[in-house]
Amino acid sequence: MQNKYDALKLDNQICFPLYACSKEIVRMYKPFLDDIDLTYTQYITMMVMWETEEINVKSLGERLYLDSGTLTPLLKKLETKGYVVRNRSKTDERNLLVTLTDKGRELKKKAICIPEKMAGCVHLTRDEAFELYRLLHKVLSAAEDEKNG
Amino acid sequence: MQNKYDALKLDNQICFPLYACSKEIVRMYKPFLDDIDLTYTQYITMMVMWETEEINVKSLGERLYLDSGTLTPLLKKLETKGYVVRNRSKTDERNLLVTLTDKGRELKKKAICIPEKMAGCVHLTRDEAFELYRLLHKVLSAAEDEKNG
DNA sequence: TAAAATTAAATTGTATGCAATTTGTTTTCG
DNA sequence: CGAAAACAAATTGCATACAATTTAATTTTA
Repeated sequence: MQNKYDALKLDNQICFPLYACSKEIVRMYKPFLDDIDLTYTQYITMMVMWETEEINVKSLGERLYLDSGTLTPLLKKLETKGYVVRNRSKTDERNLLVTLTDKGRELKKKAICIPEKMAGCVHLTRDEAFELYRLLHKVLSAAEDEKNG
Repeated sequence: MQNKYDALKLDNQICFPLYACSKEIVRMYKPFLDDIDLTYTQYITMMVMWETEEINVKSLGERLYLDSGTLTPLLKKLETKGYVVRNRSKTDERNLLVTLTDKGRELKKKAICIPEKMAGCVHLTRDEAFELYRLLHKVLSAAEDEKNG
């Protein structure tokens, strides 16, 4: 680098393209998600629900990197839409169990076309997508380690 | 993939690790940014200001992928902190010029240590960081193209 | 076993982030 | 020229995000 301040240039950061890319990807999803009346955060939440059928808020938060401050209102909205129900666990009332409904399962059929449409928007080769995936997960692992000690 | 719904699994998406990674990186910046009393968004804004000294809101927004709805209150905060001043352009009053102050320039000296500290948190090799950078910019270019037609 | 510690959600407060609309200014063009 | 179109910010409304605190339930431990 030419001088000691070059490190502070936006173009020399790795954080910034990550931040920008994440937002742009979410923006590209929007028209597809509008079709099924979900926001991006609601969509990734439903993806977990489609996989697990039932999960408590804490586990859901660990999966999505979100806390109860974000999830509580979001899950109430998904409940209002009829895609999940929220009930306290019988065995441990501290836990709130989020359960997929039939209507929520139905939504999966409408959502099935979205990953394909999005893949068409991100112009990476198969190898590039895989390498990007690997690198992002490596950074995520480092972040996890740093978080846990 | 085993069945047609596998594409809807969170682990098979490229968008999700991107979204999670972005948030985790911002989280890792927080302690360093707390030291100089900036949020992440304020930090990337100041990075542009340190580079350009003066810029209007529209150009700043194009650089940061943010719109006036986000930038207007943020710039007012940075002005309150004394790091920038906001004035309408004499030649075209539609434009609001954001200008770095001496105090804003001083802040750069305190911020100089941050990129190094962050590099230590993201455990990628030089080559991996470069490849990640390249792939993110490729996705950003695709997003730009899609946006502009 | 009862107080202390831990845990899980919910709540509160602050800061984005963005779509859509409004306001004020400038440019275009009939 | 002067109305219409284009443009730049600001504003409004809604949806995250997350830190910090509170509330309620469970587990630990003295």
